[in-house]
Amino acid sequence: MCDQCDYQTLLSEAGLSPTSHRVRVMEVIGSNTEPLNAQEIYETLQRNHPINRVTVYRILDSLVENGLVDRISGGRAWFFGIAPNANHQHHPHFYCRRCGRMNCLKPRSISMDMTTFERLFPGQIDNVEIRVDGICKNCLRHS
Amino acid sequence: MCDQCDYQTLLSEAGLSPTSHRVRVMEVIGSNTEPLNAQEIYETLQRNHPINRVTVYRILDSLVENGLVDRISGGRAWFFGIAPNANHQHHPHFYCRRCGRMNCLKPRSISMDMTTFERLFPGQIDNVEIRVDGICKNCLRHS
DNA sequence: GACGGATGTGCAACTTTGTTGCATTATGCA
DNA sequence: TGCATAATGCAACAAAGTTGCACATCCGTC
Repeated sequence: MCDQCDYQTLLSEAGLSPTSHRVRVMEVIGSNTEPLNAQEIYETLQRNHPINRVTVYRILDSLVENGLVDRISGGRAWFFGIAPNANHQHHPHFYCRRCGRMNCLKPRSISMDMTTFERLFPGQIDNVEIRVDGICKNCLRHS
Repeated sequence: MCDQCDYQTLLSEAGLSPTSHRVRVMEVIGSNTEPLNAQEIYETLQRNHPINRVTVYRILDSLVENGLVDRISGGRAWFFGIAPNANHQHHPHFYCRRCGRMNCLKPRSISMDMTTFERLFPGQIDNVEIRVDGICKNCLRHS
């Protein structure tokens, strides 16, 4: 997904020391065109460099906490994708309830106006998630 | 939330026999102003009429499957609310990551245009969920 | 009313997903 | 070097949901 992102720098700028585990987690997430869940990230890392499952969860937590990674809901598990930054615009997602895969939609595919809401809402707004649920074209074909 | 809905009729129309358990689950969900998670629904029912936890999950599944109830993501557990029907418009939700409560927002509080997307998207669209995450005004005050 | 299949419910055991506590290792810095 | 802090590993735990199977209840037919 991203050749322009320098994960070491991104980590440092966010105040996280760029350990090899953290950089690799960022790379796995960043080199995928679609968000992955914790299990997929863990297994991908595991193939080349042993890492503990708990460490993956903890790294993901800190990446989300520090705004480097987005935690996206879908199915029973969270998905993780690179958070909006200079190279990545915020965008909606499509979740296929058949194959359980999460797809990124184009940043402006669904237009939305939040200005009034933001002006009137009394709480603190951290994030807005638009998720389309349904059946992807692949699964449609095979049914 | 709903005094106009006749749950027995709704169930029958959806092809589900209106057993007392099913009606009660609908009542609990329908009489709340905010979506509840499975645990809350279970505990509420349990107070007056013994019911098994698994039965609650199975009833919720069939209600969602048959379009009577909406399954809304937030935190680690699903939330359940009355699905859009004659008396209930589809609406976005706000999830407070501090207290873990899900709030319903007004149906038109966030305006959105999906027409182009719907025309061009190759998969099947079942539902669109807009969820705002953040900290609710109550939790803001106590922090 | 008796039978038999289909549907609904209960119970125990299990799975998946994520978390906690604590020990061990690595890192940065005086 | 030595020490404090941060990062990682490991085992055990917890929450949320699922499965398999037994039992119960309903509904139509005889």
